[in-house]
Amino acid sequence: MHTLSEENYLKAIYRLSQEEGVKITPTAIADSLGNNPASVVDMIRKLTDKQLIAYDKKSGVSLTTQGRKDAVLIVRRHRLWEVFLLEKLGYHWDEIHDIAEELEHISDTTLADRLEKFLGFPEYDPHGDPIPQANGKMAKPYSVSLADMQTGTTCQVAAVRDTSSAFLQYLLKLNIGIGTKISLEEKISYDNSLVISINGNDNTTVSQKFGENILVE
Amino acid sequence: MHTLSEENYLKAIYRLSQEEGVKITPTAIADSLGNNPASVVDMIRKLTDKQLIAYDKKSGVSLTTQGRKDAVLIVRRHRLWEVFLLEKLGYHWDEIHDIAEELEHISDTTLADRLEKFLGFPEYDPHGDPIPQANGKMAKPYSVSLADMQTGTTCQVAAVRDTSSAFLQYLLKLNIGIGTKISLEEKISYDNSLVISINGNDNTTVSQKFGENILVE
DNA sequence: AAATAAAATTAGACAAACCTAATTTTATTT
DNA sequence: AAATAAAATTAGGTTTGTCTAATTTTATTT
Ligand SMILES: [Mn+2]
Ligand SMILES: [Mn+2]
Ligand SMILES: [Mn+2]
Ligand SMILES: [Mn+2]
Repeated sequence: MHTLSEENYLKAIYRLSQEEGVKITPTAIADSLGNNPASVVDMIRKLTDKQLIAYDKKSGVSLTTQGRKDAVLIVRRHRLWEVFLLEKLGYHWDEIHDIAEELEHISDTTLADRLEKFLGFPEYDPHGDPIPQANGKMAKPYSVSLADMQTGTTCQVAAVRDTSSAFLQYLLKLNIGIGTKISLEEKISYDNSLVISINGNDNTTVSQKFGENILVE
Repeated sequence: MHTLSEENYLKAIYRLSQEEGVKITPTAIADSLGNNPASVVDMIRKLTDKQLIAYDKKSGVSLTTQGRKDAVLIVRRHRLWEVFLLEKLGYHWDEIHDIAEELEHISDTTLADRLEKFLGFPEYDPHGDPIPQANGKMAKPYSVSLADMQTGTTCQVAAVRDTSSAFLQYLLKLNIGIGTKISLEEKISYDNSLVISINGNDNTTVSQKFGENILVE
């Protein structure tokens, strides 16, 4: 169907399209993939020819109906494989992303559907991201971050925005995972650091960046 | 570690090296991969530089210790994934080879070991080929074919030599799978066709080629 | 041993996906 | 509005892995 690179571009463009009010420019795509903008311009041409994206200098890059469909399927495969790796093979949540990054490109037509059934039709992946269904629909992604909460309230971790190993390993160390209860005790007004209590234990202080990368419900 | 192409060449060379008394020439490799001999000569140079193979005009291509090790790991992954696809995802045995052909290249260090454990340390893949263990050792491959049997004897299907969909689907139609009991009723001396009884049912006639591609015990 | 056929190799080309460096276009300051 | 900065694009290259066509080497016939 598509090459590995085409698929990675489609996925990157899809991800950027999920961020509200962001114009998808060659530089944005280049940053997101770690490529040179000149290379991105080449691929924009190729994907435009294949009618998977449209490029308008004013509004930037957008996915066509077909392009979005293909991108969502790749995301679906990625997240299903992540569930498999964590639940069936016993990996930790900081180890699965890179492997799923390869597995997502296996292109057999019924594989995702069979895997989904085998896994019991999970709605969310191990990072709390919703898994697109075969029809393209998916649960609403979580959007309220720990940093958005009011002091004195308690919430549950629903998802992580940053899926880098560095962040996920830090969370493992702090004993924070999906479902963990966090109480926001205090916001330090100087730098917006957050004083939190994890599962009712002693207080810990975390940075604003940290708080923005944890999504809660 | 290696590129997709390098891995496919290593695997092809390994497979040829399993066939007794066959000199591994550029044309043999080209035939086995569906490539042009000129391309093979390029890759022989590359793999020789990487010290994965040795090429001697007299004796042909051979794997170095490292090359064999790498090839066996790819075969290990291929066969483990085939077991997964059949046993966990419900594919039939004629559908799994091509998917495993892609999955075998996923290169995470612990993936094969975890998969093996998850599958309960299977010794043979769904086609009856032995699965190399983590230490490189594996059960002896089956080698006696149905065509080698004496008239009047009964045996059990242990493996198939040909894993093409055409052959496997024919076997599905005849209700022959691993473990099926076959009695050899008669050998037609004219063309070596075989008259067999499958699981004690009415006689069926199959070709010599057919009989040579079924391994029994 | 010549002649012929087959296999191996070299030479040169091409597509994919990247790059750097130079240039052009667009946006932001002053 | 100029000047400056940033972004986008073009031009030209590189690597990988493939190909075809031509040539050389090796093997098989006669
Ligand atoms: Mn990917
Ligand atoms: Mn994820
Ligand atoms: Mn392969
Ligand atoms: Mn097999």
